[in-house]
Amino acid sequence: MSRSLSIGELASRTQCQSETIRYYEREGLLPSPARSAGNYRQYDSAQVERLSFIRHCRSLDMTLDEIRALLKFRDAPSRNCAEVSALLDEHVRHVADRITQLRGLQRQLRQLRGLCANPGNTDRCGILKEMTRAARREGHAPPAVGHVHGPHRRAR
Amino acid sequence: MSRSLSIGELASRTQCQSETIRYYEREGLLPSPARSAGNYRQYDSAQVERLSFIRHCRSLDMTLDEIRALLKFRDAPSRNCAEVSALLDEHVRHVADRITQLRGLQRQLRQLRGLCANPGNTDRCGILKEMTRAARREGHAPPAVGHVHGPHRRAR
DNA sequence: TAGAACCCTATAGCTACTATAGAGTCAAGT
DNA sequence: ACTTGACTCTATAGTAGCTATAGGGTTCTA
Repeated sequence: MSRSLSIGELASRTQCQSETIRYYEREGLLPSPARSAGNYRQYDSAQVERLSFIRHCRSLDMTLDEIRALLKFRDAPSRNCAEVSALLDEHVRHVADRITQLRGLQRQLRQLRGLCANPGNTDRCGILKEMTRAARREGHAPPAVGHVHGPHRRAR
Repeated sequence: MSRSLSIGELASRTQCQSETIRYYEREGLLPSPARSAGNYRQYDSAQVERLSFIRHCRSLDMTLDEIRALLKFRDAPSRNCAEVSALLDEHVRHVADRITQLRGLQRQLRQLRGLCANPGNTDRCGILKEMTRAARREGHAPPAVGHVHGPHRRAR
């Protein structure tokens, strides 16, 4: 019999914060664990594995909804796994779309950057000028179409 | 003298919603405009241009903070524009990082997908098996490092 | 028995919006 | 003059996936 783990121990074993674990519990990705006499959460090795699985999926940039779906398949081993493949296929497609989009962006940005080789006053700045001109030209598309995030995220 | 625009007219000219315009105003990207007798916002052509500029920046996936910075340069034409170039350089770097990251992801995902050619029961699913194994192996890195978003976004 | 280190819940914050509720305003038609 | 509909106003809550805080309780060690 292996001793049960506190939330902090589970956290350090899975490289994620206690807060995140409690969040996953609220979100239904992890079951509510047993509690100690002092109301502390007690985890076992099954939960270590489940959380590791979740974190691995997150490291593959899956959404919690996608992960929820995968967990359902894991929890019902007799179901047909074609849907697992389908889910993965779609995720691959999302990622591919995003790459395409970012490459286009990159091209535009580098072009824009090329307009300022010798920095002077902002009133003669080629970059600002061109952005203003481009803005006037366009009926600019919305920032990012569909199911795809921008390139910014704060550090953790 | 050109007639002033209502928020709805500004919205349709710039391809963005009235709500978004009010949001930009709250965020200090757009100045509080004049008001009519009935307390309606009244915009002029300078605001059309300013908002177009903002939307163009957003279509280049800049954050509102980055845009705020650019607007400050636009508003102070005598300042040196080296910082504009620097800002753009950093943005280009963010995008490049994100592309690299997504390519790695794509490789992993396709590999995983290859494990299920003939779908059967989930208890023999090569994908789920491998994800479980991989999760056990790793001290999985956090979902996305630094300043970078995942590939998912809901449609507008 | 004190203090440090952990745990608990509840709540607010982050980005860049979007969507609602509930009220007021305006122009056109009758 | 009055109604109808389209517009506008403010304020508030919701989205994803956490992170951070406040204000308490618990457990371990000295």
